[in-house]
Amino acid sequence: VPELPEVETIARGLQRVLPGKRIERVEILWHRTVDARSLAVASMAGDAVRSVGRIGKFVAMTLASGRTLVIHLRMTGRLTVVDNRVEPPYLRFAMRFTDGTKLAFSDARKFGRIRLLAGRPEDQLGIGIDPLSPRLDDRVFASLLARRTTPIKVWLLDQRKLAGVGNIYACEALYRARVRPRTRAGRLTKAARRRLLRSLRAVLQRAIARRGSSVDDYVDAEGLKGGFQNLLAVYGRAGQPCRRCRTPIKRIELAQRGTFFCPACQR
DNA sequence: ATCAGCACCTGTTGGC
DNA sequence: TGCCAACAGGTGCTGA
Repeated sequence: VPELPEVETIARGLQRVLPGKRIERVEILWHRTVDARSLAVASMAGDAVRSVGRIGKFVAMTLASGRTLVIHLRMTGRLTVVDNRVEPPYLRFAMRFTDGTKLAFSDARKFGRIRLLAGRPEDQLGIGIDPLSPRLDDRVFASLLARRTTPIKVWLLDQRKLAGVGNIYACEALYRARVRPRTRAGRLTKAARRRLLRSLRAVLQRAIARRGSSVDDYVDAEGLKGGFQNLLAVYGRAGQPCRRCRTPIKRIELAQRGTFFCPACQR
């Protein structure tokens, strides 16, 4: 159930153990887990892992051949490195290595997708700029928001605009910036827009430092829970007092997603 | 452009 | 205790 900080944590964990491993073969346990647009994943046999990183909410594994395997965990996807003989629950896809280990993709709800790409994945995934990218300055942020009439909370979740923000961190960033989730994206004042960009980065960076949020059962590539769930100010706290002013946190629905905010602090 | 509604799936939780 | 509906951190599609 990962957003940017959780995917970053998983990718870093995999980067520590996977580079150099040679792929023996892959196993598909749930057919639809492999995206219909993917190159044949069986062709990865004999290839090797060069590096692992993150693109938006995708884990991106670059292979020695130059191809990239991108993995989206959606709601319940998990990536772990285990002994070949281990079969984790809800296993949908596995990549066996010649050293006796395998990368296991488990996914209870079967929403997750993997896709093997040739060429630059950034050009093929259809996603926007990374919120942590230095290229995203206030000027660029302003131009992306200009004239948009969508509520800012909904806008933040649109991966074609920003890549990586999900429901938790959208709520948290808006709280920190003291901006109402329903505010039209193009109508933020200059000051509010500045605060939002800074808040977004601060929240994401702090969450990465804590290895993500385990609201329910998220674990990283090493099976460890994150620690940021204890620092959430509004997400999942409906009815509980605002940490700043004690006003009860409100829950509304925007674009069919639970949205949490403090009606007093966020104007 | 944008939104609601639904589809994809299964597990957990809260109310009765 | 048991059943059922509501809900879940995501995204993509359709039709309005």
